Amino acid sequence: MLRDWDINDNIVPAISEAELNEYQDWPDGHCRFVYHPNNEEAKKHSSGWAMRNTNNHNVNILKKSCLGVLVCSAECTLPNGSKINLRPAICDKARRKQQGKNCPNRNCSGRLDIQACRGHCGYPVTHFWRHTKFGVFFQAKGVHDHSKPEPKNCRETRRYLGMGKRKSVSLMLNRDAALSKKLKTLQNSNKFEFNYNGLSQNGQSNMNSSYNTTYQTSLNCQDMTQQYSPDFSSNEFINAEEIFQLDQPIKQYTMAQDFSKSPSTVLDLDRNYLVKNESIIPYYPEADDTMSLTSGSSVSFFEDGYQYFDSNNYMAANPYNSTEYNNNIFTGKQFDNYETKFFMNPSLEYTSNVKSDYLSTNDPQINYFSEYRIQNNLTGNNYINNYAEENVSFVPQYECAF
DNA sequence: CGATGCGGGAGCC
DNA sequence: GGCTCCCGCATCG
Ligand SMILES: [Zn+2]
Ligand SMILES: [Zn+2]
Repeated sequence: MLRDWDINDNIVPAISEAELNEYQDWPDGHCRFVYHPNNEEAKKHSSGWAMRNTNNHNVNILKKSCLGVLVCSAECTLPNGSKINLRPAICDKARRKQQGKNCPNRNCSGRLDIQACRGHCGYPVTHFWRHTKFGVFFQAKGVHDHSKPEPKNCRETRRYLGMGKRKSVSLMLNRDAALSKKLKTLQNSNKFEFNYNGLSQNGQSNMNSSYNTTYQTSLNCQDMTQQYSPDFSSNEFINAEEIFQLDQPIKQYTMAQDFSKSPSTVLDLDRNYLVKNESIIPYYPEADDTMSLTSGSSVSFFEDGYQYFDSNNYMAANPYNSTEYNNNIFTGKQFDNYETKFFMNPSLEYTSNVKSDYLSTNDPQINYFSEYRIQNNLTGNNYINNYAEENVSFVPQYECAF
């Protein structure tokens, strides 16, 4: 039996080990718990609900308020009968970027919209956290009046890799003739530079500051195959040029403008390959773009019915979609699991889980691996701050055979 | 890049 | 004073 206490008491009671509660992912309603002082979730003050820090001017008690859930403005229903309920970003800027995006349901033309939480007398539900040597005290006030957002997941790897924004280089070949020319140069020389002077823009943002920015981007490609695949022994080696080939098989893929499906993993059934594109190109702001300079649009191949599912990237990025694909609602295929380790960067290792419908007990084998170094320099003044910006991305691209 | 925590400050009752 | 919300800053992964 829990002793009586309130988070605002001058002294909260001592709690014995036996009185500690199991960590609760989705506390709802007015409730209190005391978690073990070593519980990782409790120490991080995390919750299934999207809670953001709010200033209560009390250093001893951390207060958080609910951000609600991202829903579709058209209130569409997915093929599996569920509704769109994405997780609002905690960061204000990132959340503003989410709003108005296309609904991730490819059959829907709606936009993403924040459904605010008014579960506590018209205000968002609040969580309070307080640490003592006996435990982590938690108290919630209010009943959420909205559905649960997607749970947070391990985006750390993707963020670290700078994969939050990307376009597939292969896809770019389809839609941007100018860039594809540049990339064709790449396959011959393995190194080149190009300027985006043609994309420099003058404009007036609605932040009432003029900007004039030029972009200069360099792109270097280094074949890392030997380095990353010491057991390289495939008899079906596909070289880099084939990935950039314009006429086939890339042409069969269509583009989905969908930020939530950014990593692209494509099965080419004809060639029996899994082609995984993790390429990023820098983002060039439009004249009417009032968002961050470094925000980016993303595209995906997930439109052709031959999708593969990569849990390390795709599911982690969007559990809702991964469930959709995992249940084979669109593909009707039975997936097997493979687990393969890739070195994405000399300083970083992560495991990529691949599901395929091939009945193979072998791990996918790396046929080709290259790493792109994309350097983007902005000079002049942009419309947010007057500063020059330089950023560098390392982008892996690899291909597997089963 | 975004998640998270901190704290000053404005506005409201 | 108490509370909410907004904003910028710093840290971390
Ligand atoms: Zn929709
Ligand atoms: Zn809520």
